[in-house]
Amino acid sequence: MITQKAKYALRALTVLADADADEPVMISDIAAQQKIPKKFLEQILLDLKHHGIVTSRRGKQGGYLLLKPAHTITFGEILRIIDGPIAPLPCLSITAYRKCDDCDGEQTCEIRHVFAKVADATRKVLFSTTIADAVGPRHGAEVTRLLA
Amino acid sequence: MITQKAKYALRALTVLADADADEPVMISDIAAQQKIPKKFLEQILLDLKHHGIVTSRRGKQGGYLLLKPAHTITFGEILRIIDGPIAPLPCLSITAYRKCDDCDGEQTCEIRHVFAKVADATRKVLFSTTIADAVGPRHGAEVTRLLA
DNA sequence: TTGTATGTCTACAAAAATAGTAGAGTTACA
DNA sequence: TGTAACTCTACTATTTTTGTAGACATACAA
Repeated sequence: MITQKAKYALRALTVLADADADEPVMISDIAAQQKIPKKFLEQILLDLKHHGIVTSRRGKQGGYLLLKPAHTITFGEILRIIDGPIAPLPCLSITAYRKCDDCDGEQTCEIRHVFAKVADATRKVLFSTTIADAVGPRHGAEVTRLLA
Repeated sequence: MITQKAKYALRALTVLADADADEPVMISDIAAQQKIPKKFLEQILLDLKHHGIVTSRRGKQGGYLLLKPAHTITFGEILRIIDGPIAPLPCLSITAYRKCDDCDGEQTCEIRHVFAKVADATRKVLFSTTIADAVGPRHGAEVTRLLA
């Protein structure tokens, strides 16, 4: 299961993707529109900002904006920032590898083999799907692909 | 990430699959062989017993045995028992479906679409791989396939 | 230049999940 | 009848999740 926080992050990004590229969207608006606790969303967006996904303007007329086009932001990227490793085992993580202390010999660990397949399959989906794909039929890569 | 408990369960089952089909294996032996805390393993095996995966004999010469052939026990089946739903969202779970209270309209929820693909991909792997596949090159379905 | 609307940052806290431990009980065999 | 095994329930420490609280910084506008 992904966390509630990750779901909030993805939904918030779709709101930003849906807005005009130069029009900041206020935290309160995103929170209201997606039914996300406002103070919680603040933290999430700040985190995304620190990771270079979004940017913000302060003061009146302030708010958040995407820092790069929606079709270049993948689900996998966001999940890694918010929830941590995609891999089902620490010893299979690309970004946070850690040796399993109980299994000796990664080449021969059959459980690892199986979950390596799982990790590959989920990565394939998560890193080939973008926020643009999630924003509906009127923007982004999905449409591009359909028209191609 | 799968839990430590699930990893213990899978490892314990491979030990049983490796043993003679009529020779009970003691909890202590499994625990020692796989470096699993004994009292924790007791709970895990009991849980698997209650779910019809293994059976046991009490008293001297007692221990645990598989209740069905190793090549009929899938990884997915075990993960469901120990860790709960495979699906990354409650609204995608087959065994524990629960409506997302924030998303209105499952047909139109694009986040759901994406994670439905993830769920399908992981299920495909987890329910096509069995304990026999994990027990090494000398038993079960893997060998059968290689020889075919 | 001051008020107010916005984002920023850190700390705290309640609830749930995880990873065990403890110990009394039950059963089967010798 | 003793003892070696499994059975069951309860408890606990730690970590993660899901927030809340509040002081602070900044930008615009009157």
